[in-house]
Amino acid sequence: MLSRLFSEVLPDVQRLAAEWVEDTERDGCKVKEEREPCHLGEDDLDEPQEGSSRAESEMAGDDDDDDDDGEEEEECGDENGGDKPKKRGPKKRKMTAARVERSKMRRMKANARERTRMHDLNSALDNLRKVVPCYSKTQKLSKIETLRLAKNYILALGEILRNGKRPDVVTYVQMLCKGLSQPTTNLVAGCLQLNTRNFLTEQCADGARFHMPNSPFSVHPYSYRCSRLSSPHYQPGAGSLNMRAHSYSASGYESVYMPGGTSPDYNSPDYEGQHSPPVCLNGGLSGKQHETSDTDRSYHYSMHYTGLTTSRPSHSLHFGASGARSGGAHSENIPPFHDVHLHHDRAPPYEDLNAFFHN
DNA sequence: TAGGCCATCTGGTCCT
DNA sequence: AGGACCAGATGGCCTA
Repeated sequence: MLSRLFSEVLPDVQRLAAEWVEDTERDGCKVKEEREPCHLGEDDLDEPQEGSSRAESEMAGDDDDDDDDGEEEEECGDENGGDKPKKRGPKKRKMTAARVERSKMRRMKANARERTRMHDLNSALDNLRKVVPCYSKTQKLSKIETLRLAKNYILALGEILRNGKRPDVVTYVQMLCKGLSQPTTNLVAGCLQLNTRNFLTEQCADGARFHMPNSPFSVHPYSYRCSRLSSPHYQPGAGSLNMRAHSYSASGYESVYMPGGTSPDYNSPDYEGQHSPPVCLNGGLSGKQHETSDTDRSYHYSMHYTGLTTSRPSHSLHFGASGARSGGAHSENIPPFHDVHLHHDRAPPYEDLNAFFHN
């Protein structure tokens, strides 16, 4: 079983990884090319930020110049008499105008390089955001949260491969959310269609770090607003993870990114979900990113449960008989996830994970 | 207003 | 010598 899993999954994983690396490198180069001409404007050169004032004053003591003027003077080291020991090290030289100019130029070049380096780093982080669960262009994870989530994601996938069986959703979310902030935990849990309250209850049962009494989650699972994860479209009352439509049926449910109420065209060239490896199932992270309107944005983390069979069988999730809920659409007023109770004997809603084991 | 996050500048250190 | 990398400092922006 395990060997079969590896033989079937690993090539795909390797291919995805190779593609991703390729994309990353290409994107990085592209970003570089686009940025190069403008990343150090004349204004930047002539008017360094206030932060550089400190350096300017320090630069007066710059002694690494191979100046040709040969001016070497002791810097007021001995003028205090004998009460201070002589300074060791290279003697400071007077800063001529030419030296100052050259020093400034060096510093500006270094600053430009550093800016470029940080921009590249940020581009790489953006690429990383696209491949971890819960990607959104409008509600970006912070850098540190992106790294933490990526680490947990890798560990979780490794665990899955090692065990050769899929974990229950609670375990999976716990793995993903280890060490994450509460807002990010909310986000990930929401992405995985997990009832956060349920999740946190289990965590507490496990002696985890969350405290249920008076926890904001127990009342408003998604009421916490993070400055970076929030947006003008965030609606605490309705939940940031707007459940635009809920319906359950014995046949299962599915997660559908549905701007305008339609399913995504996964075969469309515009579909950007290919950046994300499996397991990401919310529309925002694996579905097409529509950001042309407020309405569209509100769907980034929306879920759609329906008993209808999707045109993409691999994206449909099937409850066992024990997980069947009688049908009937829920109104939009229902708080998010309050009616979703995932238990260990139910199939976790990360359909791509299922795909691993349904081959 | 405090706190979180970020971009940028900067000097030091290491490497090629 | 010059570039890459790093960490500290600083100020801006945003949100609770």
